[in-house]
Amino acid sequence: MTKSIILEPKGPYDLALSLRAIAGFGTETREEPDLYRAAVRVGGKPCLMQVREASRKPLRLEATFQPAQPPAKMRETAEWIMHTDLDLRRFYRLVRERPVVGPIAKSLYGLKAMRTASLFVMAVTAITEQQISLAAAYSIRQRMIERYGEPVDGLWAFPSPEALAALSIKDLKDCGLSGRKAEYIIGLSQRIVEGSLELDEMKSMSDEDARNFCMAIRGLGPWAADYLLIRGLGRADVVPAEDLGLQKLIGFYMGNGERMTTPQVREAMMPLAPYRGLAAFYLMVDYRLNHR
DNA sequence: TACCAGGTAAAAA
DNA sequence: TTTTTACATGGT
Repeated sequence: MTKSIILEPKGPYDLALSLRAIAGFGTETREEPDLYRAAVRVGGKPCLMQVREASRKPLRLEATFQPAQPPAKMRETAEWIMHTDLDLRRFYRLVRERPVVGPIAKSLYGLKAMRTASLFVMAVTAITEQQISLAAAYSIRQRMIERYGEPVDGLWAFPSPEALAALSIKDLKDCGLSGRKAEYIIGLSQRIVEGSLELDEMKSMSDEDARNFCMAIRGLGPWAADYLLIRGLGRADVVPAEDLGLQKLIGFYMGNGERMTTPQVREAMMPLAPYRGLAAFYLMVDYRLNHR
């Protein structure tokens, strides 16, 4: 069985830039200058996915899976993660004449955000990141991953819903989570395992419906819903306006430098519809690369 | 040492 | 119905 497939992304896509932009973000991924490596699950089984540029003009990406998976599964997984269906040209046309975002979009030409392999990963990640600093959340999550995930060639496949559903509150508290968050994560995992919740249903929903779907899940509020929509689903128009980091970011680029309120963020991003979330991502990357 | 950090659900008023 | 509270670790 062949273990590689070729992807043909729509429009511009600078893989090296996109890797640089997210360097140091996650644990299930590792970034080298020209190679994206991620521990993903295909059909529940952990495997290593590696993506590199196969050709320019026309741009083609090669995705390799170890162990090899059915071609249709490899394609579906890689296209989802790499966001090949997103055509940046329409976004660039929209922001070309706009102050701040226009020049930044031009300087980051070809930048895309990778998605997480599964919405479950993103949902659990969002729960861990509630209220406490990203650094604290990272170390808590890392303990959880190394205890209950699976090693994949130097990376860690995120714990499966089955693995987390079987844990006790104490198991997760011992990783550093609050009792409340432990309940959220175990409850979410159990619903997925027993089949009463299918997060992938959101893939075919409107932004609004998907947001409501999220918020109906115990442990996911408005912030987590928006966070999951933009980062997990890759919805280009979604802005987590409740997000502390984003409030500071938008205040820096489009305000007086002070942190904005939630309504202020919403208002400031309004002209960038239907690419508000993508625009915010470009600002975040510009900040990470040029102002830190 | 405090205090804040990319929130949320449940209790109390 | 609206307001207040408890919560975990890491950085400064």
